[in-house]
Amino acid sequence: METITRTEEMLLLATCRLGDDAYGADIRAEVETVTGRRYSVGGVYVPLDRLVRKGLLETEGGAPTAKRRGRPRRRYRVTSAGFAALRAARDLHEAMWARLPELAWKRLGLSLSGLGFFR
Amino acid sequence: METITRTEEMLLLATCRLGDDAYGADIRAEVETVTGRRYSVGGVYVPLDRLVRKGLLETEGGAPTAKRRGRPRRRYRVTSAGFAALRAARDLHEAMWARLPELAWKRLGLSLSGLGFFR
DNA sequence: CTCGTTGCTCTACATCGTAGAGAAAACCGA
DNA sequence: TCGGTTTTCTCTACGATGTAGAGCAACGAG
Repeated sequence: METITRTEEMLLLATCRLGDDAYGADIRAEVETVTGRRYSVGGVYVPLDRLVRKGLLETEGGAPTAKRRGRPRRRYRVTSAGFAALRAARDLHEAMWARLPELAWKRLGLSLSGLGFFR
Repeated sequence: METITRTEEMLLLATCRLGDDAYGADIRAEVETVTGRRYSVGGVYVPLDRLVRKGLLETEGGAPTAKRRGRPRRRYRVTSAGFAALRAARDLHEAMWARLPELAWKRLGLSLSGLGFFR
């Protein structure tokens, strides 16, 4: 399986977290909260669409349920392939960091227990 | 600070881990080991050069010390800015994953202790 | 029916990832 | 000395991803 990028990982996680309320605008707000950075509209929807095309997300058109103004929202959901990709990204992350010698952890201002020994 | 990409993170970590033996060829071998994937020559040196230009790595030309065949090696070393970037990437990773609801962890086949609570 | 509101689609461009051809620099052997 | 061999790096090209915002579509309020 091909590794997802950091942006893709973040969007998948945001979608995952929002559950049934994973609309584009909310996903955007979520990644802005997590990162503390501003995201343009395109900076969210373009990668989201790519994730859909790759089969890591699925989406359904605007639901007519809510009584609210504005254009109907588009809902996103993580597919099982998406979960697998997330799992793979996490495993890679841990594999990378686990190889670091103790000395380097001090340079990073982190203690060894950040390694994930307790999983 | 701008977030580094996953490739950059991996190269910084590999350089970090190799310490005084962080030559391009060895870095390439290291990332191939960690990821289990093949990396072309350019797939390593191009990002490495970009990291140098950004000031996250520093490099020194081939040392004339070793008695061995072949072109002299180029040594790389993580700068303090590089360590800071690594730290930031790690913090972002943890922030992203910490927001995940418990239900999602089951879908991922991971237990909650993977969160890094014990840091 | 028109207006404000909300959220999305679309396009363009910058940056990053990926690939391998081929040159540079060293030692070896004759 | 001098080509052959080995090792590592430089360079270029192109595809994939990130980033930005203009502008439109769909809705409810009045």
